Amino acid sequence: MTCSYREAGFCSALSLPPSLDPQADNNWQHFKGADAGKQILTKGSSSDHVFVLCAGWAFQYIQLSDGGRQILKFLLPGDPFSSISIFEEASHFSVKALTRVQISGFARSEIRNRCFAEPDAQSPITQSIVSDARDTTEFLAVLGQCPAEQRIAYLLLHLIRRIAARRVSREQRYPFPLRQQHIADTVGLTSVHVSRVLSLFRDRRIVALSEGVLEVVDLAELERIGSL
Amino acid sequence: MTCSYREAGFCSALSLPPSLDPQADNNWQHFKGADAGKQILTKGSSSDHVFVLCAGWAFQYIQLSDGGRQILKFLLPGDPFSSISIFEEASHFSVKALTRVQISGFARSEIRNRCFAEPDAQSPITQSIVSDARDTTEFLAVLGQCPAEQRIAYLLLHLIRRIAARRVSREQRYPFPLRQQHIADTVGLTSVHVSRVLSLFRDRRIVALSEGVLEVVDLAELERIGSL
DNA sequence: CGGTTAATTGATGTGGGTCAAAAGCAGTGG
DNA sequence: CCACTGCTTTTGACCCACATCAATTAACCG
Repeated sequence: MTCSYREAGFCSALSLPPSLDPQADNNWQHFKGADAGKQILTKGSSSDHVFVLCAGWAFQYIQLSDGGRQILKFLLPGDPFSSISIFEEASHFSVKALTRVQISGFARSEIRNRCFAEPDAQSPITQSIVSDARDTTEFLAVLGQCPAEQRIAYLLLHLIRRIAARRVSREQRYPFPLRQQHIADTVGLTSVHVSRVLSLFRDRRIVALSEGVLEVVDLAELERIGSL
Repeated sequence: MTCSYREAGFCSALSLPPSLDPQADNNWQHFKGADAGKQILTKGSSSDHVFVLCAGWAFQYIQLSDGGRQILKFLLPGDPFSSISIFEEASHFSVKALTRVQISGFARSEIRNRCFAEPDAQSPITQSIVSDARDTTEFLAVLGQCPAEQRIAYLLLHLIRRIAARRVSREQRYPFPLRQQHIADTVGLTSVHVSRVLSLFRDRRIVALSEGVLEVVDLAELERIGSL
């Protein structure tokens, strides 16, 4: 079993073993797999463990009472479910698997000890908290102020950069397991309208999205559309 | 000079003197005032100080290149400009005064020492970071998924609760220095539409907003409209 | 008193939602 | 190999929540 991304992630930053072997379970570290579409974490549930995605894609979301849902963030291999989960027992969002995933869990107390052995402002956890906050507030501005094309372009750029940070892309082609419904629930549109905008992008030779692959044809134009 | 709110805020939580006396300036702590409408902090600017609002109202925002702006959060007396500013030198948003304000600044190094003398997960800063993250993600869901009435009701409820936590309200009347344009820039609508919705709320005897005072007539109904 | 800024109101326009049908595209199993 | 099923995407027709534009009123203020 391999975990092609783990070098770049949260585990290596903390010198934690990636724990991809189910036999490696012990009292402060354990391991789990889950199929695509399965809910992995439920909003409000408490755990004394902090989770890290080791393989596959997942997403944080909030379920609304009227049936809608807001996707908050997509998790890539190496990402902790949430950087602030180090501080809070109860999660303030749910998590669902987008593809088949592998998850590691670490006892929160253990992680906290490793993090705060020497309180360094430049620690990977601190960095992660800061960049999460930046991303979230910036995305707030996108949802509050930008029209459909810009929202979608922004999301694509954001994901492209995160994927590219982990894996070298060949010819601007990126693995992209999202359905249009996921894009819609992220940027606050309907899947019907997402389909229309993506068709436009394809016609205008900006990006082409199909079969789980995102192909960027005109990056400059995408950036022109998707920047704040 | 009085600072009626300060007992509830960030300073007292850290046992910091509120520094309301301009003469009290020294090398790790200083003090400033600013008039309503004045920009207090600029996105991207760096400082080795952490700022706390001592009196008055202010707001965090992001300025868009197309002229729009997204208001991220309203700051009430006792609020730090941002809880994560403890970790980052450069601010990722701007801050503007809504009323005449009083601001204290503390050397970041000093604050950090006091915070992490004993790394306690229940420290006020930790709490503040966690609740900020919760608020922001919840508001993301509101912007992404909710129609105008719900957005505005949600914002009003959110502010009411925060005001009430600091000051006892008389007959459901709250100080409320926002212009309709501020509401609009927060919830992603135009001020014209905000005016229409507020008129509806007034007609339906839910809330009445005028002359800097927010009067809640039917809290139950407001909560029915403004909850997720 | 004119000048400025904020709120209101009306008329009209439009971006994106809703509804529904069709088409593509796996699997799956006969 | 082909029908059958379920899921996703596409497309078209129509609708509506909210934006835009513009005029009016109100409040404030030097």
